[in-house]
Amino acid sequence: MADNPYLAYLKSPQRGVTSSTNSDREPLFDFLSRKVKGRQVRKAMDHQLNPFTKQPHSAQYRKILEDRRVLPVYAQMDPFLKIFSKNQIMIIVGETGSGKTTQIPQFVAYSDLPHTKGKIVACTQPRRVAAMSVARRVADEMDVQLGKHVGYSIRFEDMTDPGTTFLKYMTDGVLLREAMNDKELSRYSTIILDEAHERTLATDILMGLLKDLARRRPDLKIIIMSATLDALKFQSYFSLHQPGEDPSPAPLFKVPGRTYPVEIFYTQEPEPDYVEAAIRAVLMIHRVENPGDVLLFLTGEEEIEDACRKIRLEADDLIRTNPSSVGPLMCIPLYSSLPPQQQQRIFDAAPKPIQEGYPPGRKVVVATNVAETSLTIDGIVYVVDPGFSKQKVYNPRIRVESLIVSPISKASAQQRAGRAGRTRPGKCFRLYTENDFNSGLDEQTHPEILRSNLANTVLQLAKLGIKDLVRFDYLDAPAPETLMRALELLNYLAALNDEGELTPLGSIMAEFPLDPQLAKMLIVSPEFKVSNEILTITAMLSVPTIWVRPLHQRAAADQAKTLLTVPEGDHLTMLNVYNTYLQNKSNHSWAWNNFVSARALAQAENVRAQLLGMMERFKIECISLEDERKRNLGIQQTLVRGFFMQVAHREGEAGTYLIVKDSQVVALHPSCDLDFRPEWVLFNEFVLTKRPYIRTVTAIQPEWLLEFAPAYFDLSTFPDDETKRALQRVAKKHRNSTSTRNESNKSDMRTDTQSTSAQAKPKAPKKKRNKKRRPKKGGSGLVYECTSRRQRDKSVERFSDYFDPALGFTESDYDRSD
DNA sequence: GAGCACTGC
Repeated sequence: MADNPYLAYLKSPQRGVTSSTNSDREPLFDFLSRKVKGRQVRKAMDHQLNPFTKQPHSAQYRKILEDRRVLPVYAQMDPFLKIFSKNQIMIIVGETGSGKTTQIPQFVAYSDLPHTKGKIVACTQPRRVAAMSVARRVADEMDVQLGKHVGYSIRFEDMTDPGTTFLKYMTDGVLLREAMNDKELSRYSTIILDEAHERTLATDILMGLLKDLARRRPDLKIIIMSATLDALKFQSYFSLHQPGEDPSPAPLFKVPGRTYPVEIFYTQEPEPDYVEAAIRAVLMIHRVENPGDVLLFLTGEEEIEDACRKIRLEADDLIRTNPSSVGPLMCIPLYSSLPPQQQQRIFDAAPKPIQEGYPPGRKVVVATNVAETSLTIDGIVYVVDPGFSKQKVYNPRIRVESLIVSPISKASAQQRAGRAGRTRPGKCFRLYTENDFNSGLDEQTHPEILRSNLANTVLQLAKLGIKDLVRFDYLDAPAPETLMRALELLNYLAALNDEGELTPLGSIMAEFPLDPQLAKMLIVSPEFKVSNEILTITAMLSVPTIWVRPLHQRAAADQAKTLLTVPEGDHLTMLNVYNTYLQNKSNHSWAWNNFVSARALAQAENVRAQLLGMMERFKIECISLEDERKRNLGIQQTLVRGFFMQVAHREGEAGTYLIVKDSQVVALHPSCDLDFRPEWVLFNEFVLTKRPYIRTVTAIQPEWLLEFAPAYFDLSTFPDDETKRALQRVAKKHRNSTSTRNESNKSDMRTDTQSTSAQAKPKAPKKKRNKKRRPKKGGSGLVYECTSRRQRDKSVERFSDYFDPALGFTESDYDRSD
């Protein structure tokens, strides 16, 4: 640090003494960290030299600076710097177009002078594209090379230069991951959480961490930036506690937006069929409104494709019956599972008139919620908002996340309407009554933390050193059962011990960017010598579906899939698809010819490489078994090690299944390729659509359940049904043959366990284990599961303080049916 | 015999 010219300068006795020669050479001449005034910043911005590179400013810099000067936030530089100087935490509210995302971090950099302290100013974004594109823009604005002084960091891509980068845009998830290994976030001088109103899981957890960290690190400044006016909530959450005084809310800084007015129209009566009403609204706009493109919000792919078809038909009809009254209409679907090339079509220009002098054409984009936050379409003048979207909900009782079409919030409706006023004044047609808007809609969309399975989050919190997960200072606390379910799962996976503390295994699991079940499975996979294969399967399960099934080629697609299918189950089929893809990599049409998504496979390759790097870091061997039969068996057994809580048993001959321990009746999803119906199956996913289905399914042997997860498969905790009786029969047989089988197993599959799980091996359990469990052979992953009933029940009692009787949550939900 | 709103590590 001694050779840092800025630091030397700040320490020099002449500091602050004005001298024209000094300030000519040094744009930040009289700057005092965090006491900088707007006048000083503006002068530095106008300086001939770039203060960060010492190079003369380019012509492009000056041109961009002119654009920046008209941003609403630019005019507020002085008050912003004043509040920033005086406070550790502040809240900023700025509507779209205020320029807060690009300008505030730069203002902070000029005041904080992170480069003089070897620190970084961080600005988080919920989405990767935003982090990348904003960083690129800001690098241009500051006249520096992207990845040098200004950079970004997202999964798979760290575009920063350690030691040089002092302004870093990043996804909220990346910052959360950094916090796991540096709890003080010591490299940052200021952390800005942008788009906080979106309330992503990562942002919510970060807010809790930062609130706590602010007390321990008085030198850390925190800025929460939000678009909507729920700022009051942030203000009181981050209120300041001075000793002996009442808490005062964190200071609020408001920036006006820069959008055009949007006129709102409501229906007189509620619409019984919103899709039909939406189509009518679009055609009405097309017939009677001035030129300008239309954006219609619907909920999903099927609905969108259907609506597009109908709109096109009707529009063709209109132009055929009266060609001079309306122009041609172009209808474009938009949802995220569309290939990027087709998504690009939303930027196409509206069609030209069919002949000169005839009405101009119009573009209609029919989109999901992607168009609400992620993608901005220029030129939209009319928005049609039926008021619904698909939202994730989590039901902890049945441990299932599902997508439900639900009414949107007021904030969401306002966001949608705003999309009509980006380039000129617009109109928004809401297909619900004004009364419904005022009294029927929630103010804000429920934050993600209230709608998600929190297994992953709880593991991360444990890794972050949060001792009491239930009393963590959440902005919105999740339902107690949701936390219970997460704790329960992590305990069964041996990531948390019975005291709810992180085990060494859990500590490694938390490092992997995977669901806990997948992380567990991957970490123990060398014990079965199939880690190479499990790695591939894990990567394949982490990307969107690889199967492509075009509407008009369904039979061909299904036939192609049959050729890739492995009879034992979908997991092995995925492995086969990946390997076949690698073998045919030189053939660029292979994916297309075989109806699989090249994009998803490339993503899987990427994920696989990242996970392989992490396995190396934790010295988890990547190995295969030669013999195909043994290999497949090993894979199936390893799957059980992670997913023993997701097992179903066939009921009679009808072909339906019962989820073990839950007694939930399910059917195999039609996409499953098990042509025989195995008695016992393990599934990756439970989906609740028209009926309950299990998806991505593999046949297993019931003995494995008793062997690998004895705590979970303690039959005395099971409901009295056919599944229990079947397991009892298996257990009896199992006991009779245990001694001989164990011997052969040891020599067959488990020879190298010591080396692979040396780091993951937890301390030996304190209490005596039940007899039926495997003997305490060193290194066996089984020790992770060796939790006696008594121990588990004790832990449940600890958690039971947080049950809410009003929710009808009973003891039997927690398998305490003694 | 059916579907994947949207992000993120």
